[in-house]
Amino acid sequence: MGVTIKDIARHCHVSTSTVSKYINGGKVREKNKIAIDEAIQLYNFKTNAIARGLKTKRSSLVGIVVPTLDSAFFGNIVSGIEALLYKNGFSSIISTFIPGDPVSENRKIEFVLERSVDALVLVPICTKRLDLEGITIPIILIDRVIDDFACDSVTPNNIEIVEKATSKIIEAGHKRIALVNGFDNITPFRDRLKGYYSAFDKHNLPIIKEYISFGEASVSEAYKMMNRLLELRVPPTAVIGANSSLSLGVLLSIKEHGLLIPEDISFIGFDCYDLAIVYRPLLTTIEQDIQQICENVVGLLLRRLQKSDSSPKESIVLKATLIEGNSVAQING
Amino acid sequence: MGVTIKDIARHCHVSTSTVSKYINGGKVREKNKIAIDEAIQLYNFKTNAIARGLKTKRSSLVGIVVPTLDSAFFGNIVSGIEALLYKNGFSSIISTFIPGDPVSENRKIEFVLERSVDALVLVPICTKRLDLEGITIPIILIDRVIDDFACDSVTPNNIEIVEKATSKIIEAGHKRIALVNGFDNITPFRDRLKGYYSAFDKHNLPIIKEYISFGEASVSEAYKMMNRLLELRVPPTAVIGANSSLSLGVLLSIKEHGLLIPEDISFIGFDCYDLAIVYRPLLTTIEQDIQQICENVVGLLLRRLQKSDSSPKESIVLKATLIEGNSVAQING
DNA sequence: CTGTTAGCGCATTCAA
DNA sequence: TTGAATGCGCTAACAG
Repeated sequence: MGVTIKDIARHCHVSTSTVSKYINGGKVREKNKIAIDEAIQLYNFKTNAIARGLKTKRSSLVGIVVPTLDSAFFGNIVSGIEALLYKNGFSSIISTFIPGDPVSENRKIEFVLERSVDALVLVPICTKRLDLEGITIPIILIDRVIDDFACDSVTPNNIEIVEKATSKIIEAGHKRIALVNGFDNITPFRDRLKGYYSAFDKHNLPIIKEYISFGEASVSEAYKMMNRLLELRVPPTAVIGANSSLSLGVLLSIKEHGLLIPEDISFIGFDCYDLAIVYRPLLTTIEQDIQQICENVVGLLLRRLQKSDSSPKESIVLKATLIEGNSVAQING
Repeated sequence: MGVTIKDIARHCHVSTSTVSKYINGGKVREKNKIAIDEAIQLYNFKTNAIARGLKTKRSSLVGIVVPTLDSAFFGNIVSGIEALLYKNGFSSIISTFIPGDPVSENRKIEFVLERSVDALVLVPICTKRLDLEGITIPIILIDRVIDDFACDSVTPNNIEIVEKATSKIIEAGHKRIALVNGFDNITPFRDRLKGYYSAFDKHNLPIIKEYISFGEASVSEAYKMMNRLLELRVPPTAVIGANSSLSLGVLLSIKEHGLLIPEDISFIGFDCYDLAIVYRPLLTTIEQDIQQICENVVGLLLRRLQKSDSSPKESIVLKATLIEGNSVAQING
């Protein structure tokens, strides 16, 4: 704390600009180079990122705004992105918000922006086009996009993968398949619904709307949704949880009702790998490759940060995987 | 981007210091107040936290350095702390490191420090006293302390709660109780081991060292440790996982061996609530109150940040809870 | 209550 | 290559 380039300049009998230049990789006379290195060690000098930022207008800070980190999914995303950014000299400012509260979400984005971050990584929930319109730094959206707003994004192939999962259940003989979904004004849930529809279409099976449930993507809401589904006069024989929290809530409800998977009800989850592998039986789930997501996000980010890059916005779609467990049973009729 | 107090000062025909004062809550003539507010709206002015930090020597940034966020436990901690800090005007810089790699851990701490953070929240793994000695900003340790280093900390009552859990298993008739533990040079694992010992002592039961396993606190290592334990000539009849990752690894191994809980083996976990409540059967686990941890950490932090506070270091010990499930069976002999 | 002045630590002209 | 001078945007003294 407190030792500046001025101190080390004085110590070496050179000017601050020489020190500054050297620190930033400039060429300096060999003698000075040695002296400066020595002084830096001696005083334990660290460049003051704040002062540097003020001057250069670049903070080497990236804002990461996500819903609460209570699911391992976002936790892994954040730590993956942070690790990659670190390798490139960036620090990560993190900010979580209350899912479903647009005010909290916007405030958190503003708050991060005030820190002069160089870029913003965002998992939007309520964020609208208008909220982001005026922002001049690069923005990368993860997991979901915003309607009518051209923005870089990294998302999974929701439609395709959910169609595949649904088809798997249909082909096991199920007709009453529940989907415990988030609100379909959020793009991934809308797309997952589309995938579900599409599977029914392809198999010429009628959609039973009663089995499609929309709600906030939280454990507790999913729990309630699934309770309602199980208490229908003719309950479903299979269920898909549309993300990790929803999957967890569904499992809770199934458990509460004393039902067995897959004997009483078949199940496919989403982004719940940790749980899937220790559950009895092994759960069939849709999983995203988090490392791949992070690499794409940071790669895109770094490209955007090169001033020269003004190429059109990219929508990177990553393939999710259907991991086979034993939670889907064959049934007749 | 780019509008400064100078712009709004000019617009209002006042000096920048008047604007600055108003922004920081100072008293200003009513007329000016209105004009400034208006101009701020008009130009969409945001105070530049970087410039402010350069001047005030306070960045309103708190560094949070934790191992990877892949367990929901740390994720929840981080998001809890972030939320509380936000309410107090602080941003959170997060940094994760590779557990078990002292170099990575130290580098990450350095990296965060270079950002001129006002305080540091740390979950140390390899960090030694020497690494932290020269740091002048407040440091709060979570989950574990560092030998011979007086530092503020918030930890659970490890000895007591593990003694309670172990006693519960002993009183159910078990004698061969495994402990899948982290390395005992890390204080929580050392203390959890003490609690385990203590329970055996109190019940006048001999410790069987064979059943105590030490390793890195990761899922995969725990999996291997438990595999070895289960392949002993006389395997344990019960097992305690000493943290969330270890618990998960233990469960995986049990599953791989086709054993049933609690029929074949009894189990008590640690910090794995999400899993515990959906597992069949309900798992008995030791749980920390994360909200309480966060409140204590941030409370202590804010006190330390008040320049006047130079009171002695505090070691806050929070009570963990033993949550009763159905994973511990009564046995004879 | 307000404006003038000065400077935080650093990076960047430009002249030497 | 080097150094003197300048200013990033803001806050803190001080004098008015």
